[in-house]
Amino acid sequence: MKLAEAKQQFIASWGAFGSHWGINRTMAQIHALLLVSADPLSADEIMEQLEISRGNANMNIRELINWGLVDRILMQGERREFFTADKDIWRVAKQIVKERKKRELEPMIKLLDQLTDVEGDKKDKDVKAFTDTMQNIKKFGLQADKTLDMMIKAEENWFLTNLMKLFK
Amino acid sequence: MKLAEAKQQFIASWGAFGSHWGINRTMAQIHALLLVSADPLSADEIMEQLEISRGNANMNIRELINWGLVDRILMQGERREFFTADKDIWRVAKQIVKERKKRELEPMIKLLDQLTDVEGDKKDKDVKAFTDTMQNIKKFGLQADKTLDMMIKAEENWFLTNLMKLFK
DNA sequence: TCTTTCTTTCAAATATTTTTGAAACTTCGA
DNA sequence: TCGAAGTTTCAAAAATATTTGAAAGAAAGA
Repeated sequence: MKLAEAKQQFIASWGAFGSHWGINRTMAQIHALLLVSADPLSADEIMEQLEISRGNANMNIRELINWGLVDRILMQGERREFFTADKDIWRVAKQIVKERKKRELEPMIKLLDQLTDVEGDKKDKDVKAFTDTMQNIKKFGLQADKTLDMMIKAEENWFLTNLMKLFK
Repeated sequence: MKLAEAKQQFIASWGAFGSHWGINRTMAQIHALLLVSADPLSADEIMEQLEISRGNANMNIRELINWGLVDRILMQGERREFFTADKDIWRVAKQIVKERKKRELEPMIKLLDQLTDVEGDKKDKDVKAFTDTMQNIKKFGLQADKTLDMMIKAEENWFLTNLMKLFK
């Protein structure tokens, strides 16, 4: 397979993949493009390669920077900004976990806290079904939260090597 | 807080939460409703409580059944079908991981396999950037695949207890 | 077989999300 | 301060995804 074709296919697939994960297609495609580019790219190069508008490129690049997945690079002698993505997938995964934990898991746990005690007879089966489920989810959420924290802190090899040993 | 109000809030939040995870809002809301209902519900009860159409209810219930998150129940003396959700969140999480692994991670790994060798000079920096990234992602994907397999097989306490010990 | 009750389907309508592109804004050197 | 080069914004348009509801289909009892 030719390089250009392989790149195209990777970008398209990464885009589709991302869209199942709450990340929009263009954002995932820009990320994919930067992942497979040897050098940093300018906004114009990104626009051209993905055939997207300036506004769209700008918006999604900014969002990728917010997520900590892309960095702005200033090249000497260049007025324009260039962009680059961290190529280390383990760091990328940790970064995504960190952000989603903050944006989704933590608010959910906070909500469950508020919902765990409802008025009414604790023996009523409807009250019981509700509070049981809330406690169950909260317990699970707290465990997940801790586990992810540790994953974020862990070093790549140390984490994986030990996890593998544990499960062999 | 009153039970009805708490239920409403949980359903709304679970729906919003789900939509960040590639699950549509209604599907997540039906799941939430079944999670907090003491008894199985009929399609009509679901339609009424969530104020959605018959077609919408039917489609999303079917999808939840496909995902293995909801079961069809036949009640004696009742012509209609009833539906119930597994209340054990650990099992729910395992089920979701299992499905998404099959639907998303495995096809991605298969694709990366095809993309790892491209024609051209291995020393060319563009070729190198591409193949390095592909190998990196594939390696990560395979490790994630194994880890998730083990999680799926693991028993709740055993898994978490050991993971906690490992990280202390 | 016929009727009733319940379930499924799917084309059209609605709602939501994403994208465009032109105008406003910013930065920087002359 | 001005103008050129680049960046950001955002309302309107386009693309996608979801929902509706009516019609068709299935199952079961009379």
